Amino acid sequence: MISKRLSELRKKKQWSLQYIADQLNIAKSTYAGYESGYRQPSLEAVKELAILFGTTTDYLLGATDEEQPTIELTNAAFHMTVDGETVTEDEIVWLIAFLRAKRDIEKKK
Amino acid sequence: MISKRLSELRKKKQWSLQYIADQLNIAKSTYAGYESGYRQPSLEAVKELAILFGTTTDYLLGATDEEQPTIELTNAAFHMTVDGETVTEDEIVWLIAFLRAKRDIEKKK
DNA sequence: AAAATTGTTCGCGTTTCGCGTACATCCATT
DNA sequence: AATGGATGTACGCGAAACGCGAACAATTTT
Repeated sequence: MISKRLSELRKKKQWSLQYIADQLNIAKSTYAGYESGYRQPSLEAVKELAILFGTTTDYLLGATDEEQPTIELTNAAFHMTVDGETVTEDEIVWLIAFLRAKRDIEKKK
Repeated sequence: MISKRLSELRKKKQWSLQYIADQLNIAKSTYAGYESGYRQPSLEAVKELAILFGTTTDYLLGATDEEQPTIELTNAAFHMTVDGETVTEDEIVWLIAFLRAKRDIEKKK
């Protein structure tokens, strides 16, 4: 299960095995083992991988099929950052306005 | 981390080591090892424990120590909607660009 | 075409797992 | 107080799985 998820996520991100191995400070072959199903990552590694991929351990382990719960931005009651800086409530309002406007333009094309 | 969480949860539920061991089909001493930190459960066991305790693997592993998960948008592998419509990956790129530009302007004021 | 990067597989040494066992502790019933 | 049963703790053993480096194939870059 986890091997499939890791493989999918990495391909989506177009990351190399080496890149991920470097991030976690493990050997390339070690991470490759995770994807092939030949090895199982430690609990600590699972945690780090979830963070690296921006997903949850529940998704990696197959406890859920959702990479992330679907969030309606207009109800945003969660914490989000861009470039490490918190996205403020004001900024969210701007983002929503911007997106609505952009979608409106696309529709008229 | 996980040992602490398991111990807390079990005590809160007032379950015995034996009971949990029976549920997972493992030896009492094996589960005891998880709580003492002497052993680490397999990924499969973590999944089952999360279900048994009615919690998430993220909680057991301490991936969600914080009340609300922080999500870095530029790393987004998660699902988001605005007005009920999925925010596409392309749109996220636009949103990030927009926000960066806006922040830049604010700084210069 | 050569060089570099990426992905796959395997053997080896080491770590750590799961189990059974032994023992201490706590409670309830007598 | 004494006894029996459930509970929690610790450890040794054999087996299983880990992480690494190395070797090689496949792909991409120069």
